[in-house]
Formats: sequence, structure tokens, C-alpha cells
Amino acid sequence: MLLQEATVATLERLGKQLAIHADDGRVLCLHLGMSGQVQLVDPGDPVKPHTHCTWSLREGRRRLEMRFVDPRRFGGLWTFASRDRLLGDRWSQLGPDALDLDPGLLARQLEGRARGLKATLLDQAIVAGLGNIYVDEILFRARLHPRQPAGTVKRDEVERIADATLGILGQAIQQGGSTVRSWLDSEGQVGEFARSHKVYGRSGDMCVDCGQPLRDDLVAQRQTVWCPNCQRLKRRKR
DNA sequence: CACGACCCCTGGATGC
DNA sequence: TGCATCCAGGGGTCGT
Repeated sequence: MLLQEATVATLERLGKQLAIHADDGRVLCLHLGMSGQVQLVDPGDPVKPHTHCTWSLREGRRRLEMRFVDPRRFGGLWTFASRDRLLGDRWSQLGPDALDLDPGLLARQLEGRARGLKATLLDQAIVAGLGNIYVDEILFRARLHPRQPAGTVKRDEVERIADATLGILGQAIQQGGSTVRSWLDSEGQVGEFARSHKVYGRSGDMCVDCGQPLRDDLVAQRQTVWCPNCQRLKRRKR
């Protein structure tokens, strides 16, 4: 089943997906989706609604429980017989991890793409790990329009996106993530990065850089906020 | 193959 | 106050 009678050896991550490797080679891959949570709690702790899976863990003498809680069920769990199978069958669908981006790598991923930057950066096959909040924050910091065709960005702009990605994600990790509604980490703590959002959730507010009002629209089926003054769409042929 | 539209789901926010 | 409706978004699937 989902890693019964296993000894946890290592943990691994690619983009938004986590892998727990057992010492016999088996792998449990987890994706939290929107509302998913992995809890590490005392076995006596009350069980939250929408707890779909529970593992009894032992670490030395200490007993605890890992619980997968996911009210909206956008997350998922998958098992594999080996790391090779995880990589071949599932993670092969993912692009390079956002934290591994450098300008050269990003330029190759964006090259020749007609889609806008927002849709392109949200696509986990192109860059793994970016979601709606962070793409908006990254494009604001890079001063690029969400609908700018990805294949038209110039070298210095690619560098700005790569820099902004590492900067935004680094800051967000330091601040424990973005609690927008009810997101909690594995110890039940809220994240503080939402206070630092400069565009996400701030449509109509004044741009922190230029003072013009931020606007929003549906881009790539996601609510998208940007500064029409700082993030201009550049008409270019490819 | 590349890309866009739609759909899944629940709880919190909003409207009347 | 209470009920109905809307909205949030990661990503799979399907149509063009």
C-alpha cells in the first residue's frame, strides 16, 4: 500500500511535488494541490475533517502520526516501486525546478513559445514550482507584462525573470510561505509572505513603485494582477 | 505539438 | 440572521 512497513531513508522535492524514499527503494510521492496539508502530530491529536490517509511513525522511542489532510482534494498521493519509476513515469513531465533557474536555462525554456509569460511560467512542464501568486510577484519584480509572448523576451529580461524568481521564492521561503486564506505548514503555522505581496490580491491599490492603480484580469484562467504602467506589453515580431 | 477552455472540489466571503 | 451564490487555483483532459 502507501509505504507500509517502511523505513524512511530520504526526502526529495521537484517543483510542488514531494517524495519520501524508503530504504527498500519504494517511493511515496505527494502533491498538496491547493488545500492539502501534511501534518506531523501526536497520535492522540484530534483528527481533522478530510483526513484521507494516516501513517503511524516511530522515531526511536517516540510515536507520531503523519496525516494527509486535503479538503478540496486537488492534491494527490502516488506510490512507485523505485526512484527510477518516479522519475520516468511522473517527474519526467516536469521542467527544471524554479530554484535551479539560471538565465541560460530559462532562455531555453522560453524560446519559441507564443504563449504569454504568465501561462508559460505557470506550466509545470516548463518550470516546476511556480503558482499563481508567485508568477504575479515575479513578473512585477521583473517589470514584464503577463501577456508578453514568452518567446519575445530579450536576454536582459530573461535575466530579470530568473533573478526575480530566486529573489521572490527565497524571501517567501524565509517568511514561511503565503497564507492567503487558511494555508498552514506541517506544524500548523501560518506563513507571513502574504504581507510582502506587491501585486497579488492588491488590484485597485496603488503600485508601490509608481503610484498608478494596479489592474487585474483573467489571464491563463487565473486571476492576474499587474501594474499597467510598470509592466508594459511590448509589441514585437518574433 | 502547442495552446486555450473547462472542470474537479470545498469553505470562506459576499449579496440579498 | 440565514440562505444562495460566487470565488479561489493546481493541474488533468479534451478540443482546436
